[in-house]
Amino acid sequence: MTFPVASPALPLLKRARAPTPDELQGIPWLAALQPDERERVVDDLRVAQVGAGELLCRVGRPATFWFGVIDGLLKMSNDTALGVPITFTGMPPGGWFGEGTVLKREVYRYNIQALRKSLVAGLGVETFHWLLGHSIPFNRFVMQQLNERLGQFIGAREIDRMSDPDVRVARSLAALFHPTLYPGVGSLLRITQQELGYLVGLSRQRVNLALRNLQERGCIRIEYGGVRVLDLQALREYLPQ
DNA sequence: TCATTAAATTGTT
DNA sequence: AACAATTTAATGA
Repeated sequence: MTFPVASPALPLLKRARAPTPDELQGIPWLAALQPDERERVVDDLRVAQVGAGELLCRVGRPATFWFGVIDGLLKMSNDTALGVPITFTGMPPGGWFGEGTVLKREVYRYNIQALRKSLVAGLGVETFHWLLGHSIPFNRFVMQQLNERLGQFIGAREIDRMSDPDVRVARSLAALFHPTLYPGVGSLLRITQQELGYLVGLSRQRVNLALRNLQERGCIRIEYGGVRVLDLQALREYLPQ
């Protein structure tokens, strides 16, 4: 399948609604807030569904939201406005992103595209800044987030340079199972082999082979429409035989 | 709730 | 890229 054509950038406001209690439950940093802070945030939070191929934010657009993935899978591509240098990162449930640009009230530096139909939450820039000024735990969360993601991007560049497909799949998967960055993933990541191939830059067939190799080694278990991690450490350190 | 059908995903060549 | 096999989702009685 060819990837769906991107629709022109998206107003997340459209078709947005208030988050359900269940969805709030899955937002990791909410629990760290004081009741009054929490109230204001919940009031401002909006969730919206984005279709496969839709762009959430585009390089150069002014940052208006801090985004989080409730459900689904996004692709974050870090290409310069001029073009080539690319790194891809998957954005599974539980991931929040855009803080770097929202912090400085700049423009987005990434393209964020939905790999499949996804549920996304957005917190307005103003509220984001208000929180930074009021909650120390929130500041900690954001700092840790920035730090971890930096590590992710450095790792992603290394993955790009590696030639062995099995290793690339293993490392990319390990990154998606990052417990701090993507707490919503748990031990079962909902991702099709097609989507994984699109992220890693391999054909679906090759991904299928790689996954079965990884399963053979006891790192993962292949499930319909997803992958379950059995041994995250082994996945990180996977080497071809 | 169950049976049937369509759609999505996987396994294989 | 194509095809068959398998699994899930949707439909309607």
